[in-house]
Amino acid sequence: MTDLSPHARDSTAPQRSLLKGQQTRAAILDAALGLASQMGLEGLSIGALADVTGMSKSGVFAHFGSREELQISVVREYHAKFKEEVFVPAMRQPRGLLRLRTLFDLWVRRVSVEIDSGCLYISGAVEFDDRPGPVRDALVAMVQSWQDALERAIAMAVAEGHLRPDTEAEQMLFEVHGLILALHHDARFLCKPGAVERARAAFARVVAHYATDILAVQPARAATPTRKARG
Amino acid sequence: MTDLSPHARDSTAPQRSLLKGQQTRAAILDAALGLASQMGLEGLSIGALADVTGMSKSGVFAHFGSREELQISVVREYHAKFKEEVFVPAMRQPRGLLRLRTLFDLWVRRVSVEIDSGCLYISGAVEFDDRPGPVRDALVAMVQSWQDALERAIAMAVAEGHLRPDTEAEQMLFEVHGLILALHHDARFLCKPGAVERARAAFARVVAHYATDILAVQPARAATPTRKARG
DNA sequence: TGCAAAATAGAACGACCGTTCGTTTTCATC
DNA sequence: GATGAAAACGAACGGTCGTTCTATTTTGCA
Repeated sequence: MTDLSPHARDSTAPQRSLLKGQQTRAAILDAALGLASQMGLEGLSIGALADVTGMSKSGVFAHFGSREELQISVVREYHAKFKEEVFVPAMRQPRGLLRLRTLFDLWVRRVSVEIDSGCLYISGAVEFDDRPGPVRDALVAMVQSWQDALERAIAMAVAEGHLRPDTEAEQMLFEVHGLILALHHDARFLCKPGAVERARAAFARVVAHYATDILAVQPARAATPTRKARG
Repeated sequence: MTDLSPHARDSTAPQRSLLKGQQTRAAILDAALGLASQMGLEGLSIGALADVTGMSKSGVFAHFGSREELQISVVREYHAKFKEEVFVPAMRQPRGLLRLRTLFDLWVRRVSVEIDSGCLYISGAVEFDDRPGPVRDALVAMVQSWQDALERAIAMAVAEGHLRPDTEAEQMLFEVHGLILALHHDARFLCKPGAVERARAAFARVVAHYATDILAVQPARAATPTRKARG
C-alpha cells in the first residue's frame, strides 16, 4: 500500500481539481522536505516553515491539521521522490545482477547528493527508533518497502543464476545496507573524504563473494549485452 | 586528549575532595546518560532531568552552567563507559586478529544491550551531522578516537601477519563499521530478529576475505587458549 | 458580476524550554 | 555547636512551540 499512494497525481488528468490549495500545499511540502532533511523530522517546526514559505503559521498549519500529519506527509513525499529517483530507473534494467548494481549505484548517488542535505530515512530511523506513533509507523513502512524491493532484486539475481544459489538475500541485504549507512556516517558526520569510493569498492567485494563465477564481477556497463539471457 | 579525561577519578585517592556536589553531579550525569540514550542529546531537557533526579531545575542547572555543557558532559561520560566496557578489555588480548575479534565482539555486545536504550554515538552522529558547535566537536572527537583505535587494531593484525599485507585498514574499518550501523538500524528501528547473528556472520566473512589463510578464520572462542602466544 | 466556499492572516492560549536571581537549606570544618 | 561556603530551591523572565479561534482575503464557479 505504500507503493501507490493516491496523493501523487499526474499533471494531465485532474487539472480540474488542481485548486490553489493543493498547489500551495505542494509548495509547503517541498519546503518542508528541505527543512526536515536538514533539521530532522523532529526539528521541523511550523513557525520556521511559515518563514520559509512566506506564510503565516496558521496558514501553514491549516493545510495539515496537525504537526504529526505534516511529518507523515513529509515522509510520504520523501518516499515518492526516492522511489522515482532510485527505484523506477533501476526497474528499467533487466532482472539480475545488472538491476541490483543499478539499484546500489543510484542509491549511492542519492546519498552522495544528500551529504549536504541529509537522508530522511537514516535520520528518521534514529529519531523515531523508540518513539512509537503514526510517524514512526509511516517511516518503518516506507523503509521496509524499500528493503523489500532490494531483497527481491537480490533474489532475482539468484534466480537468474548471477548469484550463488545458496545466497541468503537477507544476509546480503544486511551487508549492503551497512555500506550505505557507513557512507552516510563517514561523509556527513566525520566529513571523511573517499567514503563513496570505499562504499563502491566494498559493494564490489560483496558481489564478488556471492557471485557464481569471476566473470560476473565485471562492472555493470560491460554486462549490459548479456541481457538476453532472460529465462 | 580524549583518552585520559581528568573527571574520572578513582575512589581512593581524592576521598577528601569528594564533596557532596561532585557526588550528586555524578548521579545527575548518570540519569542524563539514560535520558539522552532514549531521547537523544537534543531531546535531553533540564526539566525532565530534574524530575528524574527529584531535584529542582535550577539545582540541576547549577551543576553544568548551560545545557550545552551538560550535553558535552554526557558525551564524555558515554565515552568513558564505552572505553571501559569495549576498549579496555580488548586491550588485554594480544595484538592481532584475536584482539580485533574481541573488539568487534564487545562492540556488538554493547550495541545489543543498547537495543533497548540507544547508542549515543550513532544517534548523536545523526543529530549533529550538520549542527556545528562544541557538542558536535566533542562527539566527533570521541567517535574519531574510537575509530582510530579500531584502525590501529586492524593495522596491528596486518603487522602480526594475521591479515593480508595489502589490507587497507581504512577500507576494512569502513566495512566493519557498516555492520554495526546496520545492526543498530535493523534491531532497533525495524525490530528485525536475527540482526546480531547477521552482523557476526558478516564480520566473519570480512575477516575471511582479509585473512592470510583459512586457518585464521576460526571463531574467537576457539582461539582463546592461544592467548599465551603473546610475542 | 455576485456568492458561497476555501484559503490565509492575525492574535491569543497554555505548555515547555533554558536561564537568571535572590533566598534558604545543607554541608565541611574549626 | 558556630560559621562561612557550597548546594539546592523556587519563582520568574523571555522565548518558541503547536494549536485554536475569529476575521479577512482570495478563489472557483454560476
